[in-house]
Amino acid sequence: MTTLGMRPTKLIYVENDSALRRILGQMLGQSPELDIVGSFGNADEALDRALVRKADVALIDFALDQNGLNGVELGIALRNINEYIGIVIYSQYSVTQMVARVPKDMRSGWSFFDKSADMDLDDYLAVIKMTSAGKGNWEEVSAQHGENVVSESAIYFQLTPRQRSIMSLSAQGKNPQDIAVSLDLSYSYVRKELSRAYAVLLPDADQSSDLKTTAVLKYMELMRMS
Amino acid sequence: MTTLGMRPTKLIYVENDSALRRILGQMLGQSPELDIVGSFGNADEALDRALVRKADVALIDFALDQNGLNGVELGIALRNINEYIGIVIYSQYSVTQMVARVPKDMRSGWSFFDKSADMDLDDYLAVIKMTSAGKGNWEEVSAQHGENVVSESAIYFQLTPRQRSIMSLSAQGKNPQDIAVSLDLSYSYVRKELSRAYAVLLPDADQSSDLKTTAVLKYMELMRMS
DNA sequence: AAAAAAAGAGAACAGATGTGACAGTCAATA
DNA sequence: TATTGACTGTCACATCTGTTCTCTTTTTTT
Repeated sequence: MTTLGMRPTKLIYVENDSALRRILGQMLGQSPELDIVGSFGNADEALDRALVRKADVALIDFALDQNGLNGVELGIALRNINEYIGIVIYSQYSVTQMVARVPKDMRSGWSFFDKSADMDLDDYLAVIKMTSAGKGNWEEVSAQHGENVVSESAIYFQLTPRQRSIMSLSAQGKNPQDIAVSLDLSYSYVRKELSRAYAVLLPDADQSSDLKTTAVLKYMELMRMS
Repeated sequence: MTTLGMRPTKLIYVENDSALRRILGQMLGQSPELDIVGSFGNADEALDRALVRKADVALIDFALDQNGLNGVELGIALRNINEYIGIVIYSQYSVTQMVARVPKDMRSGWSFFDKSADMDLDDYLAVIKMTSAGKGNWEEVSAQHGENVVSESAIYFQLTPRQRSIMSLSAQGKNPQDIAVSLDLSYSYVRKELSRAYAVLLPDADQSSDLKTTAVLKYMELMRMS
């Protein structure tokens, strides 16, 4: 039941799990309404300016490479290249927390949903089509946010991007001096950001715990690194 | 082909992975030559003095509960209860390193083998029977030890039991003060032992790394905690 | 354009950490 | 028997951390 006379929606797909990328990519590609113009495993590859400018919508996994951009950050970067591109983010994390990370002037044409939610292929297609037409589900998701208990995974989104890169290096066993050099920041600033990150990761730490180790373990748990 | 007139060998089996314990336990139990008189998930349960005194041999997984005895330590404890009991240790770790941990006056009647080695049920039975008869494979395993490159997992055995308990608590995010209280040691001694453990775990750490975090990560890797 | 909010730097301070020097204990060994 | 070697333990010192305060510079919002 193809819609004659309508050109297919041009989709860029970014997912770092290669198995899922192949399977879901294949399924989406079968739809005559979609034309997958790019399929990538990380943010850097996806930032192909020419390609991004002619795409209608991007479907992005939130959890991309540890040390690169996350899905929301990539979405923002894509928007800066093509201000009309629709952005669909899906994730294992609770999605309600991500919404706040999108700049206010950029929020239309964004959609979010949980990987775990039981969506079938038609639902994927519907969300993609709607978003490419500029109709995101931002308002709905944001509305759910209201009275929600702040979930564990929300902690991740309370960390600023800076804090995340600093924690990431810290979780690799680098000391603050080295982190400062790596990120071209001052030593004192790194220590202060670490301190703030600890406060976010461990809102109710007791005195008997070693802040640094506990925070690194918590961060790794959030990252599912281990 | 049962051997009439010979009583079955009385086996105590200690394995903390309950799935493996059930399966292997079942298979071993089918042999008429074996009588499984006890099957336990941790060291504490296995230390039943009456039972240990009437057993002929114990089959023990090296990696038991994090905070309790390991397999070799449990074997030693069993021997102190019953000086004739045979001890068979199996492990995912390279087994050659464990041998040195058995006190010299206690080394006959000990056998060691890798879980990964492709042994079939008859091999298990043979090792168990030999060991219960006082003939361990200690000498053979020890001989392999000679020119061996010291493997990664060997690092674990270079840590003293004290250092292991201290590192275990440290890897749970406890600070030195708290560890000192938990183990009833002085604060300064705990810090000294941490320092010595770092030297073992990270023989060639550079200055740009955070010793504590790196050591904890290494220890967790050795423990397969994650 | 003004106001408000982040991002970043620096200094300072109490407390925690890592390590070298040194000494005691205890079992194995020559 | 004396000696070695592996653990266990203490102390002192230099360095590192976690925080708080203050100030400057960008960004964002109004």
